[in-house]
Amino acid sequence: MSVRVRFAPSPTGKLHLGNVRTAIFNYLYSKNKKGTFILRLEDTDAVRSTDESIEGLIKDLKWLQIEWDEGPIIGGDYGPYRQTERYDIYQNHLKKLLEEDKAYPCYCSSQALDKLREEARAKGVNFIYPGTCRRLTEKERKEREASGVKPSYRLKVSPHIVSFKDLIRGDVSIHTNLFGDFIIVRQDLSPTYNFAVVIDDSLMKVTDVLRGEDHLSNTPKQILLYEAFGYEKPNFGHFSMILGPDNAKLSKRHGDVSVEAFRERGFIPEGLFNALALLGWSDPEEREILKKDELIERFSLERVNKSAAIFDENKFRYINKQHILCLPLKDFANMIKPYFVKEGLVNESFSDEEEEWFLKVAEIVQKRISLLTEAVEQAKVIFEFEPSLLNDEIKAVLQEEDCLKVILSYALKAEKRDLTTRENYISLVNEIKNETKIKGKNLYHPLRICVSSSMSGPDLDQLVPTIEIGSKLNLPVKIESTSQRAWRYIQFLREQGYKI
RNA sequence: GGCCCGUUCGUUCAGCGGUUAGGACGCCGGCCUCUCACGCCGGUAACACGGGUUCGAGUCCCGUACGGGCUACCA
Repeated sequence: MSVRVRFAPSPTGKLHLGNVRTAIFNYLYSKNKKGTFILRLEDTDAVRSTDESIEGLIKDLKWLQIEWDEGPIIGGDYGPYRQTERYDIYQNHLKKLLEEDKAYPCYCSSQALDKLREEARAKGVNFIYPGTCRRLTEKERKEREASGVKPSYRLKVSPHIVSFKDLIRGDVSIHTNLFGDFIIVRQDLSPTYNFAVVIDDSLMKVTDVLRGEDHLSNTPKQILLYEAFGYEKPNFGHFSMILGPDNAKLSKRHGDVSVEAFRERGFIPEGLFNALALLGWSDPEEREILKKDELIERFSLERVNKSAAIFDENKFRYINKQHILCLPLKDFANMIKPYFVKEGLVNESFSDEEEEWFLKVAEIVQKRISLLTEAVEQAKVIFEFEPSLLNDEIKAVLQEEDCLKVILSYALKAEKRDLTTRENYISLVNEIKNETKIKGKNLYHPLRICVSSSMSGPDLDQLVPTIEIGSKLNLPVKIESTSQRAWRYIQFLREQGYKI
């Protein structure tokens, strides 16, 4: 039989790393098995569910390229895929259980229940519903009904141990005394989580229920429900939690851990997807940088780890960097462009020349960043030049006797040259080298300083032509050519009392 | 409190009865180089503890400790 899995988030906020990792595992598992990946919205919590969350959720999944085969927007044969649109189905199921005497109405007020709960806690024992309404006679039931009390509905649960084989954790056994007769339908006739999940998973023919460990103790309740309905049980598998640095379940307390936040921080979909997949799963050959198709091909539940994992920022950045490196230059350029537009450094729409030039900028930046948001910072040297930024390192270079000679020579020669190609730049440097007999660090350090006012940055033979081409373009912020920069540097040095 | 699950370098993932306990990130050192970065080479560092089982245990069993999850008319 073909595998069918689902990702069933409740749209009560932003999609966060823990949830999306569950989505990724489900997705990888289903695609590996050539099965079906279903998206279902568990929006029965009327108070907390919002349309905004649904939109965000869909946007995030699409961004990560986790596409669903059945679900909202695209539909499918087992819809609807929003629980709030399935209430009649739940009502029918409740009716059936009532008729078969497997469930019963409970008229106890929540206040009374709260009191019992408190008492149980005071005595240090686990609270379970005492079954008051289970033993009501038909007459008593009628009386309560007549008095206008709206009941909730509970499942009849007998005391016994429920066991199941978890796909990830192996044999798990839990005693039903842990929860007793639990509520399946609320007073307002809305289904509770466990009730709706079982009905939906059955009707949607889900074969494997794969979710977070926080649902492990719900599983016996759900098994009881499958048995009550006479439905075939799916396989269950529970992934370990993702923890924050303090060892607690990853949450808002650890900063914004939403997918949206990671997107805004400059992660690319391939990188985040890969990093998340590696949190709790490992490749048989211990490869770490994997594309989506490779992950699909290599994924298996056998290699999913049982123990919780602490989210590690460093590793995520590293993996993201590797994927940035894999990006075709054109795609990468398109990804970083918005950041430059936002800073007012380039125009929103490019001329052909600008386009070609920006590709060079992108090339310089690509191997120097881990996050897209770092692109502008790394390219700053192309756009800005500030002679007055003297640090100790630069001052030390300026003390060298030959330094000023190199700078002056460059300024003189550069203003008459076309330095828009690497070849032209190199031949000019060679000229300086031959005429002044200065070479190595003594040559390159002054050159770097007078064109970039910095001691570090991209290779000069790449940087200088890019600056030169940029200086000839009609950009929002005019780029100063390297000869202008050199002259301005000389000017500055003279003001500082250097003899040049 | 009760129940369930987990525990290998700082972090992450290998290991599925016999290994010098391996890879990756981070960190440190070196090489490359005009600097930084990239890349390459090397180093650092772990089987929570105590009992068993076994010729032999990180690997199997039982305790203890620690961590996490659940304990709702939330999902």
